[in-house]
Amino acid sequence: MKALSRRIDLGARLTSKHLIAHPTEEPIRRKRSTLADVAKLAGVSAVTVSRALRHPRMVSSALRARIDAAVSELAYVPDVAASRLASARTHAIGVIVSSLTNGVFADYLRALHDTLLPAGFQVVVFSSRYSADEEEKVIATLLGQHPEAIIIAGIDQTPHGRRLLERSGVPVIQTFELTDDPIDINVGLSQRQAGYAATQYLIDRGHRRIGYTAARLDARAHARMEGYNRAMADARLPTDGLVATTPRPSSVSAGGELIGAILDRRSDLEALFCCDDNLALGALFECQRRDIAVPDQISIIGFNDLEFAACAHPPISSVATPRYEMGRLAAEIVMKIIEIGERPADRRIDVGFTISERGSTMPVARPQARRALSE
Amino acid sequence: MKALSRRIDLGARLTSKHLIAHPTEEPIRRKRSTLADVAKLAGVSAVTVSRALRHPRMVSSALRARIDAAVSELAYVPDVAASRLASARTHAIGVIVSSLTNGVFADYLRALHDTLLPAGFQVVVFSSRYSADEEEKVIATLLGQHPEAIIIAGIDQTPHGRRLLERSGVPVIQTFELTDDPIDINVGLSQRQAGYAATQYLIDRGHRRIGYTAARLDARAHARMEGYNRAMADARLPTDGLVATTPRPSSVSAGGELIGAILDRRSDLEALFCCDDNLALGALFECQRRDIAVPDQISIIGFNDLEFAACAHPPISSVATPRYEMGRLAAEIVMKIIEIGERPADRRIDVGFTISERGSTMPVARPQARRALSE
DNA sequence: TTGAAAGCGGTACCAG
DNA sequence: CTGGTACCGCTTTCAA
Repeated sequence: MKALSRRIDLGARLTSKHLIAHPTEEPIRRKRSTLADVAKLAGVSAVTVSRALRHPRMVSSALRARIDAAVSELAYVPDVAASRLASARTHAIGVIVSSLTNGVFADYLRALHDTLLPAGFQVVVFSSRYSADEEEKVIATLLGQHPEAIIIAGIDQTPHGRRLLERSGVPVIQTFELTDDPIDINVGLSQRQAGYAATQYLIDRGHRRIGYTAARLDARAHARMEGYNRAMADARLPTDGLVATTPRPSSVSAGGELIGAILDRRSDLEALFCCDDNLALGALFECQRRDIAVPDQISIIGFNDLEFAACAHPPISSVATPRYEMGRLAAEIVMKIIEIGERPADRRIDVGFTISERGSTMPVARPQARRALSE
Repeated sequence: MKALSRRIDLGARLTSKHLIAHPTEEPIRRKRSTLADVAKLAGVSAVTVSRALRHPRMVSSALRARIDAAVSELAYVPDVAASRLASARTHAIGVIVSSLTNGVFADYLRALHDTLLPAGFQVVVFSSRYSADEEEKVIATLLGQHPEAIIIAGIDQTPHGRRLLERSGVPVIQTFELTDDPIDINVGLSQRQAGYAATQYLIDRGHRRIGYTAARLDARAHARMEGYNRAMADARLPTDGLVATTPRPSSVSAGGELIGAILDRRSDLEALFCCDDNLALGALFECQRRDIAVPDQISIIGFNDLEFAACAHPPISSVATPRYEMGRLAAEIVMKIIEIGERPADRRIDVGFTISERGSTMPVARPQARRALSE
């Protein structure tokens, strides 16, 4: 994997001198202006300023102009803490994801922002960084901010985390996975079924020696692997030496290493199901490096159908999950509950998945009969 | 770009019935427990509970045990709003980035979390979603939360946004780019110089017909393009028909389309500088699709040196920016200022950049003499 | 070691 | 339409 790579240093380099201490002359820290300051400057009472800001139409335009000028003059920004305390409303929707930077959450977060921001809600995003421990802390932190609802990725919170959420008194939407026992409302898909379907798809294409690679075995990756194991068992196919996993986070390079590990044991590998598209891309590159033709010698299918899958060469087949839809749906449910008090008919909503079939599993040479896909 | 792709529907599909309204039976909304509730249950005063939570050693272990039990029993979570109001400390560091999901911010955000969380700070991340307007709003939202410092990506805030930051009274670190006129402290690198260096590097390798592609021309992309234009002009090389940009967000598919657009005009393209690695990857795939050998026919260099660049086939050369370092440095500066009142000697810190030279610009066949690289 | 009282900066509820 | 007055939940004095 360590490709020939030379580094050329350019520009200024970081040196320790940058951190030479230098006592602050004066902790000037001009106190932030408050409602009272604005009121004084505008020559009105604090209440009036508050109203001018929240319900502008309840204040005469003359005063409103003076107040706006004062606000601008002082660069006044209302203190949410005080506001929250006085009004009991925060307009904040808490969002917890496993990672801020995994491409899987990109569309989902975009959907949440797209849907909630225009409605006047604030989206407060936290990352559990794939750690149950950190998730628990983050839940507590988030609750301390009194969000009006919580949208959390995954169904496997710690018992304590779950209790905090249950007792929070606000709507909680668990997403991405499906569970029989949701905290409150559940919008997701069966990762296990999806893993099963991907494997079955490869089996249906006539493959027998099908491998599986996964990185950082979080609950969802585990579920997909269960699906793989189940599909292989149902088809009475052995999996010896065909599975490679790593506790490291998923990455393109890991994808190359994992398929490499399998190939070193099983040079007769026919097809590979990768737990996510980064691994699939890495696997594709590794095959190119080893001069193994994809899909003619090895078929590859990924998971999530990230943007790059469709434009790789060959394009990579993948299990597509409706992440934007899922986010939008979660956001809409939340808003309905908060604003109208209406809850969805079902506490558990299956958003399903599809398989995007592309060149990495479709040899041009030998088109094959297809069967219906189902578990 | 539209590769052959067939979709296979599986699993439950989303239908409108999921959103059938269903009035809430009882807005139970059990009121959240407060410090007073805990105090009552533990049979002590509120102050004591507060102390037991903040400074456990100031409270007898007997009471502490009773209080902990009550806290747990009630699933009590302190209200940060009240806490902030009473204590004037939030332990929150505000972070604004252009996008939560662009890989460029991954290492940077990780560094911020890695450095700030262990020190007891809370990292509050907002995204401006590449919009000056939204950035301005987000700055106001963030200030309302009274962060103890602000770390913001980019140097091109709106005048009003800038004023808000200046008046906030807290340390502000602008990152990623370098400016002569920082709001407070600036930790970054010259994107223009980096763009110049990447272009110069290609020129030094003997290329003349060098193209440039960029998506979503934010300020940083612009700066890189300036660098490209300048380097080409300095070398007296024409750029007609060699530049392709799109206002769409960057993506792998855009990378393919952009190089395609250039190739359609200039089939004699020799080398390509891509504004980021996604574009570079897309360009590489497009070349493979068109049976153009990289680097023998076309050299490609990307920007940022994201993880996948090194493991592509061939590995993609890229301008490496020290994003983790930059994040760590910004976080350390912030903590020093907040906790010791020490400010860095320089208000402007250049973290530099390097060029990771790899296979996509190094034909095995014709190694070349190299010159020192500099603007 | 524990408790009582006084706000922090807004907003809701009344009165004027 | 405008202003006075509680009070949100917690922490920081200061006393006991």
